[in-house]
Amino acid sequence: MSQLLFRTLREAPQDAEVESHKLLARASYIYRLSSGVYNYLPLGQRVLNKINSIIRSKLDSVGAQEMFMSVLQPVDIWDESGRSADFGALLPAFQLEGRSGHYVLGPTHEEVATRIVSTYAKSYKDLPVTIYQIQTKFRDEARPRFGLLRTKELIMCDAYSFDVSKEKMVDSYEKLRIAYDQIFKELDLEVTPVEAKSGAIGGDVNHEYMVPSPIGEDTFVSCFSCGYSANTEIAKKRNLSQEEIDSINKSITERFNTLIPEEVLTPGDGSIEEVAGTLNLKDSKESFLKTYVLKDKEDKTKTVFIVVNGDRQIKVPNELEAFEKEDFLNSGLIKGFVSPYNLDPNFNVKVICDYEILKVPESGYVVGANKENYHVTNVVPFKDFKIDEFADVASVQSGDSCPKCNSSLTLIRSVEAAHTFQIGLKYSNAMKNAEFLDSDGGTKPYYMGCYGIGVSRLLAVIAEKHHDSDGLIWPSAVSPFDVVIVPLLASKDDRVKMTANRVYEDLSQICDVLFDDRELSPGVSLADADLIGITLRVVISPKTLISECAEVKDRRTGSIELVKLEVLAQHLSSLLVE
RNA sequence: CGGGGAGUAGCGUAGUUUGGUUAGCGCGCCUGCUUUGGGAGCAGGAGGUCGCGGGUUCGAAUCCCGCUUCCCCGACCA
Repeated sequence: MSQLLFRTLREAPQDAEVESHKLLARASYIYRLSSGVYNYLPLGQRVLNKINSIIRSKLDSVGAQEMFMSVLQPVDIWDESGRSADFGALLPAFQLEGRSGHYVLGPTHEEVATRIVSTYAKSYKDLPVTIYQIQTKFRDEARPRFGLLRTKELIMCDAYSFDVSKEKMVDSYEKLRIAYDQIFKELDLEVTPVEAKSGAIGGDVNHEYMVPSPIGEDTFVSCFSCGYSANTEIAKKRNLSQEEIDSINKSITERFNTLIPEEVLTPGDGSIEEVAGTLNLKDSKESFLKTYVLKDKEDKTKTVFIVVNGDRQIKVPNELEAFEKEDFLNSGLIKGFVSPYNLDPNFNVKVICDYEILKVPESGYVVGANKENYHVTNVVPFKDFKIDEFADVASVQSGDSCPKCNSSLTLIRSVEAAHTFQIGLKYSNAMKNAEFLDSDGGTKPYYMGCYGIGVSRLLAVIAEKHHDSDGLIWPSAVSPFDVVIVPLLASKDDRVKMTANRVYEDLSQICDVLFDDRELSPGVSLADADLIGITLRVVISPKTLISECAEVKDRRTGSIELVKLEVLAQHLSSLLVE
């Protein structure tokens, strides 16, 4: 330990905000070189190695083959797959000085993997094949966050499966799912696979592996009764049938027939925040209706309003895109004050409303007046404006109804630890030669799957889940060492010194041992051991030697017991397999 | 990219409003002695272009201008 490159800090560096970051920095696991760029010190590297070996053994066990792809990638292959545009600024291409080619630092490796497999697996007899690697990825994140949680450089394990058909692709996906479950189980992390957005990777079916945590950047909905779970970005709510809508229509029209809409002065930019402030309704944003103005991507003259409650986000349907400044000018709509109320009847627009707006508040809704600096209160759907269509266009909130079983949904904040995709043909169709000869002699494209685990992020997630006020508490599977030996008063007591040395030699035969040979005062040694968080701590001191014992502390439970030296090794082994 | 905050020794900080000795303190580090089961005591010591550049001034950590880095909120985020 006197030779280990580390130094514990009593105080966390000022730039560390979340607990995992503070502890990993205080205990010398990681070193920040610049924003979003971390270096792994010897202790951190040991944990990474443990995580990696778990991942390797589980992926190998389902037949995946490890390889190592290049960080440097020619931008051509990104043009070939058509993803240069999808990634945009996250993928900054550059030129090497004095050379002509353009390169990127790989943020992910679908293109490279496809290129390689399409070179070597040309026959259906070569399939299925799944390759993976553990490697550093580069992404120019606009805002790195929370220590290791969101970084510009990250270590990732990415796997790619290639199959002859959609069915086989699903089989491969299943296999990897099983491997993933085992990996997270061994890492002592409770993950929930949730339906998610496939984003720039592509494909249809995909799952994020979520670890619930208050520092998470994602939120997913979960139904405790049927198990439905999905990222809020794509989570569905229960849709109402036409009969239900009709009956609600009837009842609200009756219920609110005396309510008269009233124009109110709301100067400003028309944002919900501001208008709610003016009308003193800050705590009831749900009594506003927000109208988003969109146009059809194909036919840009088609205008669509999407209306949702003021406290919800909109889910933009794929075929639509937002109005821009000049669209507002051309249409005569006033940004910030648009609504379906009091529209020019000749104005051609399709009004799509979210189902949730049918839960009309007592005094109706506040909506834009289609007039600068004015809103309208007491507005009731159906009665006061026409609706062309209902759809699930608003974000989900806690308490909404489950789309599968109708019970109540719960929102859970979480960290995305892994993401798997059934990509299908996206890359094999786009890229040259990404095909094989089938048994019938025909040429077919590969059905692909893609699977990523954020390894460096896991370091933070595990630390976040496993710590107490004294420091880190590593699950034994990833602890940088299995055991730390802390001799107390060794400088004064030769017997302690000799015994500790002997115990160190003995234990080294059966597990990874860290030996605190620093001869510091007892408080420091003990506090450091707790902070670093090695699963088991063995203290040898004059006191314990009186009874020929060592003191064993299990950092996970906090339990402390005296164990006879002659059975120490055996005792520790049994604790480690737990 | 928009908004907010911050850069003083390895880490944490005082001093900046109101310019004025040699920039102070705690932790850590080095030497020596004493101590020793939960971050020891005494004595001595090393370590700073006060983020960078310019300006104002007899004099700048402190005032002014520009730049830069880092953190937080948001936008974005395979």
